[in-house]
Amino acid sequence: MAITIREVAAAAGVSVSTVSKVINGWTSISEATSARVNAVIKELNYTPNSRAVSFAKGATGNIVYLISLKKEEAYKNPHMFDIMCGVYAELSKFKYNVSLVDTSAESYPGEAVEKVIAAGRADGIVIHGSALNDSTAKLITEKAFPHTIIGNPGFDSQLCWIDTNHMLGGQFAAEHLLSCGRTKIAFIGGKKTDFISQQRLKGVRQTLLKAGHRMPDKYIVYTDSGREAACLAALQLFASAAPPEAIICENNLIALGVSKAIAQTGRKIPEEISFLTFDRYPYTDIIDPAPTIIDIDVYDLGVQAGSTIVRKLENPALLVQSYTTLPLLIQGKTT
Amino acid sequence: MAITIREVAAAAGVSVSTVSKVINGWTSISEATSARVNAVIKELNYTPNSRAVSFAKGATGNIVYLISLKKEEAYKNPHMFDIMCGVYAELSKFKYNVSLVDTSAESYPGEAVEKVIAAGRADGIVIHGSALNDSTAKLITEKAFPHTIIGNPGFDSQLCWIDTNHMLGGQFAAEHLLSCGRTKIAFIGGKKTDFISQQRLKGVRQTLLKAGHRMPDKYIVYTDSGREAACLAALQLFASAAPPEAIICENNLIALGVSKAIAQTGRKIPEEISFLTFDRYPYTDIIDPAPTIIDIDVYDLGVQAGSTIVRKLENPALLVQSYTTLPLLIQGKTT
DNA sequence: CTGTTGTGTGAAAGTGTTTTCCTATTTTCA
DNA sequence: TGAAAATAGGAAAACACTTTCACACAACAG
Repeated sequence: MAITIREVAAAAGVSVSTVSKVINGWTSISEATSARVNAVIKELNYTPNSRAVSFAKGATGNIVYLISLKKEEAYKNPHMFDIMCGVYAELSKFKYNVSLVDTSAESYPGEAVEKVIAAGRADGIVIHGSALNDSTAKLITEKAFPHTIIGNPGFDSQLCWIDTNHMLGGQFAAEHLLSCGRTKIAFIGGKKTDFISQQRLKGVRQTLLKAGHRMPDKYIVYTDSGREAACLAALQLFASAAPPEAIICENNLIALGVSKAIAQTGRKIPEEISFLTFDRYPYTDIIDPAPTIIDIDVYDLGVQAGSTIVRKLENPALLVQSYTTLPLLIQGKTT
Repeated sequence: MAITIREVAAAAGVSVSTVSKVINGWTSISEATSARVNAVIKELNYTPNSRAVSFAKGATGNIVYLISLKKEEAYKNPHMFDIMCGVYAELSKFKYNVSLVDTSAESYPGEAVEKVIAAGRADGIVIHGSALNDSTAKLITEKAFPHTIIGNPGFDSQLCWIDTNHMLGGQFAAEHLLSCGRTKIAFIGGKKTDFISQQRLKGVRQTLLKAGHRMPDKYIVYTDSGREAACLAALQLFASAAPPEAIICENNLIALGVSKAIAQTGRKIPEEISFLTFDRYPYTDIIDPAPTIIDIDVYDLGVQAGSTIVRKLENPALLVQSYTTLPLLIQGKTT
C-alpha cells in the first residue's frame, strides 16, 4: 500500500541502508548520494513508517503525559490545559510525540505509570498531579525511567520533580503590601490542608516576621472558598477591634467575596484597604476593580517540565528536584 | 532486557504462536493450554512490547487528537479540556491510546493531518476546531482514513463531523422565554460573523416567527463581548421606546454586563425583566442572580466524537454528518 | 475399516526499518 | 610507490510480535 524504503532505494539506485542513513543524517554518505536520495524521497512523497521506525529503534519517540482527565477537573483547575500546552510545545520542539494517559481511573496510585513502562509505550513520562506510591516511585528510580513530575510529590524520593515556588509567591505578596505601607495584613485561604495554600501563607508570615510584624492568628482565616463565605469572613475581619489594612486572598473566588465585602462597608480601594489574590484565571477580569495578582506562568512551568524530561532522556542519571519557576506580580488597582 | 514472548513460550512449553494466540483471544486454543500460558504470563509479569505489536499488526492502536494547543486558547474556550476528556474516555474504553497533535503551528490548513496519515502514526484522527482545506479533505476521503471532526467544518465535503445543534439551542431559549410569557425578546451577541452565534440567533428568530412574533432589528445588537460594552448595550435597549422584556445573551460576559445594567435601572428579576445566557462555564456562578442557561454537554460531545471514530474504525465506509448532541436548559433565577 | 471433517498446535514467513560489520575504493603520508 | 587510513556504500541480521498455512491427531459417518 504505502510506499516503503525499499522502493525509494530502488528508485534512487542505492541500497536500503543508504536511504536509511540519509534519512537519519549519517555522515558517511556523500553529498551527491544524499541529494539524489532526498530528491527521490520528495518526488515519491515518502514518509518512513513510524511504527517500523519505533520498532527498529527500540524507542517510541513518545512521551506519555499522565493527567487526571475527569470532566470536573478542568473546572477546578483552569491551569491544567495551559500547562499541557507548555509541555507539548517543548516536547514537540524535540520531535517527541505526546500521548495522553488518564490517571483518574487507576485502582491504585501509579498503576498507569507502571503499565506505560511495562508496555514500552513511551520513552519517558511527564506526570501531572498524580499521586504515586512508594513502590511505583521505586520502579521508576530503579529502571531509571526518564520522568518528570509537575508539582512536588510531597514525599521523600529520588523522583525528579519541578514546581513553582509558592512560598516565594507568598513572600512577593507580603513584600508588595509592605512596600505599599501596609503592615496589618490578613490572609483568607480556602482549605487549610492544601499544600500550596500552606506554602503561600508560610511565605507571607516569614516575610512579615522578617520585617518585624508578627501576624496575629485572627488575621488568618479559612473559608470554604465560596464567594459568599469569603465575603462574610472579610466582613468579620472589618468588624473586629483591629481591622486589617490589606487582605491576601488565596484564590479568585475569595477575592470576589472580599471585593463585595469592601464595597458593602464603603471602604475606598486602595486608599483605605488593599487586597490581592493569587493566580490569574480566565475569569479574574470579572473582579472589580482589577486586583493585583501574584500569578504563576503555568505555560512556562509546562515548558520547563518538557525541557527537563528531554534532558533526562539524554542523560538518565540526571536528578532534578527543584522549584524552578517564579511567581510574578501583576499590578492591579487594588494595592 | 525486558521479557519477550519467546521466554513465555519456553516457560509454558508451547510455541510462540500459541502464546500470541492466547493473548489475542484466538478460539482455536484449548482451555488447558490457554490457562497454562496465562499462568506463566502472570508469573513472569509479561507485557507484550507495544512497539512490536503495532509493527506486526500494522496498526498503532493510536488515535491522534488534533487540537490547537496555543496557551491563549484555553482562555477563549474553557470547553476544550472537557471535550478532550470525553473523547479520551470513550477511546480508552476501546483500548485506544490517544496522542496529541497541535494544529496551531501548521503552515497550511490540514498539514498536521497529512503528516499523521503519511507517517502511519494513527489508526484514526479526531479533529477539533482545525480548519481543513479541500485537498486535505480529499486526501482523507480518498484514503477512507477514519476520522471525526468536532464542529461543522463549514464547507461541503464527504467528511465526517459531529456538532451540537446550536440552532436548536436558540429555539430552546426562545421557547423558554415565550413559555414565561415574554414576547419582546432581544438578543445581544458578541461577533456578528461567528457561526455559532448566527445559528443561535437563527433559532431564536424562527421560533419567535413561528409563534407570530417578528423580531425587530433594533432588538438584535452586537457588542465586543466585553462586560462594559454589553452593559451599555442593554442600557440603550432599556432606554429605547419599546424596551424588551427579556434578553438572550450570547455568552457569559454579556450576561454579566446585562445583569449589571438591570441592577442599574432597578428592574426586578424576573418579574420585570428576564435574561438567559448560553454556555455554562466555570465562572458562570459569578453572575448574580444565577442565570438560566442554555448549556451544551461538551463532555458528551467528546464522547460521541470518540464513539463515532470507533464505529468508523470498524466500518470505514460509514458516513456520519450530523448534529447529534442536544443543548439543554438549566433553569436559573432570571426567567 | 476407510474416508472425511474438525480441532489444537507449531513452523515459518512477514512487518519496514535500523544498525553492525564488512568491502571496495580513494586519499594520505612516509 | 606502497602501505595505512579514511571514506562511501552494501549485505544481512536484528527487532518482537502476528498470522497464514500445514500437519498431526481425534472424532465421526458411512
